[in-house]
Amino acid sequence: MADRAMSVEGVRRRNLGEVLRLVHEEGAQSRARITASTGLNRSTVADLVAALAEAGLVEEREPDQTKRVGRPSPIVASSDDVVAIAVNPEVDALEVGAIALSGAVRARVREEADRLLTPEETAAAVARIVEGWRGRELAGKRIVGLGAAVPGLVRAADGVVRLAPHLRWREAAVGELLHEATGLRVAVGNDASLGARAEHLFGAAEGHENAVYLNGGASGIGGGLILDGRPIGGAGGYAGEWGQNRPGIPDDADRRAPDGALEDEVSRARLLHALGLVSADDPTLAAALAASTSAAVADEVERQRRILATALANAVNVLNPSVIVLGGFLGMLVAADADGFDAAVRAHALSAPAEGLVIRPAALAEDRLLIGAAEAAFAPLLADPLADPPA
Amino acid sequence: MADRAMSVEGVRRRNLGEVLRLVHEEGAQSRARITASTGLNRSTVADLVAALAEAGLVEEREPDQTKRVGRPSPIVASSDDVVAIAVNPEVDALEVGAIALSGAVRARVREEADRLLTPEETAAAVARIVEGWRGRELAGKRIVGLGAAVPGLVRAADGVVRLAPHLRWREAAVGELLHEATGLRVAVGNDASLGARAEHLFGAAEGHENAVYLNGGASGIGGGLILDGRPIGGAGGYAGEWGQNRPGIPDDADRRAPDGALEDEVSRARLLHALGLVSADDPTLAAALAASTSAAVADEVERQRRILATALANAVNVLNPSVIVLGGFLGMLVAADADGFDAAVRAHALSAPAEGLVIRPAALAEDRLLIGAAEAAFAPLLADPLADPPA
DNA sequence: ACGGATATCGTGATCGGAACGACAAATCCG
DNA sequence: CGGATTTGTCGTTCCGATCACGATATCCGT
Repeated sequence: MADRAMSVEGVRRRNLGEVLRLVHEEGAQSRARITASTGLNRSTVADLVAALAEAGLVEEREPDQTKRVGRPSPIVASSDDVVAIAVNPEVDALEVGAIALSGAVRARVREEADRLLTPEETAAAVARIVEGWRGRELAGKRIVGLGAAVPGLVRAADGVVRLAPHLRWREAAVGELLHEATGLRVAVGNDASLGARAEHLFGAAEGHENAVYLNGGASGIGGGLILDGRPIGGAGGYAGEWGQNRPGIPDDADRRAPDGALEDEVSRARLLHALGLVSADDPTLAAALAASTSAAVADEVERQRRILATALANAVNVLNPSVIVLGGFLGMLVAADADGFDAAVRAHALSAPAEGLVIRPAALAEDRLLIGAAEAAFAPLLADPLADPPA
Repeated sequence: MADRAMSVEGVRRRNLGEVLRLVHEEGAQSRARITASTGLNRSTVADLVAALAEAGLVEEREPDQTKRVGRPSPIVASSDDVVAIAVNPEVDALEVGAIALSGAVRARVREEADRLLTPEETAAAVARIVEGWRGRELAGKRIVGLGAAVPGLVRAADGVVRLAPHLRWREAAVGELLHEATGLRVAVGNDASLGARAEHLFGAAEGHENAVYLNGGASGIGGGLILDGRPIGGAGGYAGEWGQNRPGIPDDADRRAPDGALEDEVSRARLLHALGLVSADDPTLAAALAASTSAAVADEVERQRRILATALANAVNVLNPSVIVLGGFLGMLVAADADGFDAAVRAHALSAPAEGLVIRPAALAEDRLLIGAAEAAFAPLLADPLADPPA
């Protein structure tokens, strides 16, 4: 019922987590700065840092050369030797990475596949890759967990993928399979939700407590939500499925699919079709869009922008975010005329919730999902750094 | 930056608040039950309860007659003598109440007005009413704060009403005015957001951590959001403005207002018009709807239900709530055929986020806004019960 | 070059709050 | 009436945060 009550030991857990989170998310910094940020006592911070260093989670370095008065404060950096495995199964490939607590990508592999992998095959492949790393790239490293970013509906609580249409996965206990294959603690999440988390921590939504993230890919539109500084999952962890929403389309002439969802109207495929392309990766698509002089293409872009702007205005009214981050082809739609798009969103939103709103393209590139997945894997460690000993 | 770090005293504050919150929200209960709910030690709970009793915030009663073995545990009840003032300015009246921590309504007054009151006049009237109560109904009571539920856009941080069209208030420092007039600590919030809070704590969304609340009134549609058990305000506290959203209207024949907002299409006024009524209060409207045999009325109800169902399905996809609570005439729209409406929402939502979803009418009657406003006023007390002494 | 000012760190004493153990009290049951 | 059960109470223990003091390192003006 109430996990909100605290014990004295709980304080230590929480403060250890807070210090670790600080150096993890905001980079190496002096003890003095940690003291200021946390509001804790100097000696307390010293003690906490010592405990984290003892556990191998952070390292203390000699102070940097500063031009400032006073005794220099040692720099605390999150460890390079503590890593999380990040997994991202895609339609045509399986991507696996090893990301250190410091943020460094220690290893990374993308295995192309000519057919869809089953959840079981995916788990086996991940286990094989991680096992290969253990003796080499990750020798001597401590692997604290595994995070998987899956394009589909994921029940975050137990890592069951309810439905991932493009992978043809259905009611797949991916979390359990990965755990059994690797022995690691596993967190599974929706790809867009984890992307939102990554953009919030290190990308375009950094520093914003209330962010809406929408990503447009070949398979549709997914999204993630950060409210009050926390990732929002909803009751089952399925939140963020903007793509299947029925969009408000003020002018019926803009409608292409009868009773269509947002991702039927605002779609990468329609853009490609207007451009006369069959398929293209994101850079190619962006270049083609920028180069196009066709009126039909311009019309299609404008049409999609109108519908997207209305959908975002609805989100602004309801959620009052301080930033909207757009990834994939949604970022391209906006880029053509960012100010015009901004104005279009504001035109359909109430003025107060739109105050101070910024709309910007996603900042993290192809690392986004791996970072988000790794963050999900790091979460238990940050919540209770000394819970599981260095094995 | 990081208010997340805790000190040892913070533990006490938090645990005191947790115990007080428990008896406030879940009613009088035995110490034993508090011990079980919080996970704290028996002696700790005894100590906390004693501190709260000392401050006059709770009272200990003789144990109830139980049929169980073992020593009976004393009942802890939140005090009747600690009250908050709740204010709800409406178009045609000013409603003020005094609600005790125990939930009891100690006093209540509704002053009809034949014209709109300015913020200054409202503050003066509230001060006059509260002053009148001080010697009588509230003699010997401790007033811990004042909460105001305003129908409009409210910046929660400082209590400035940015825009309340129906009251004709604009950029009004209502929080400041009320504080100066009464000397009380003031919290101002949007009426629907506070209604959501009330329904979450004591009404139809009780026990749900993720709730969407929509209220339909004469002035439009407002809403509130509870996610992860917490009221969601967004960056400026304006979140929840569903009424101004552009709704998805699959069949253009259903559209009545070109480029209209949700509250232009799903509207109390249109219902009244279809019924041939000029004005009516909610019970009258409900009765008229139930009694009507007109096909035109049925068509209009069905049309509004279709649009509302689509809007709610979007909310389900994006927020994955476990309950949707509908107040005002929205509740009536659903009541006609609750199962059919449920099915309509599910038809347009993804199946996973709609699992376990319940859609129900609001449970609290005319007390809803006063309770919500009082809760807002109680919030600081619950966060730190012993912060401000009994004066 | 040197001492004072400034700022930080380390250490040991102290404080505060929750947990724990032992015992007493209150109730039910046979 | 005595055993079983549950809970309150009191004293003690444990542990983390804080405070105060001295030590240390850098900067800056003379």
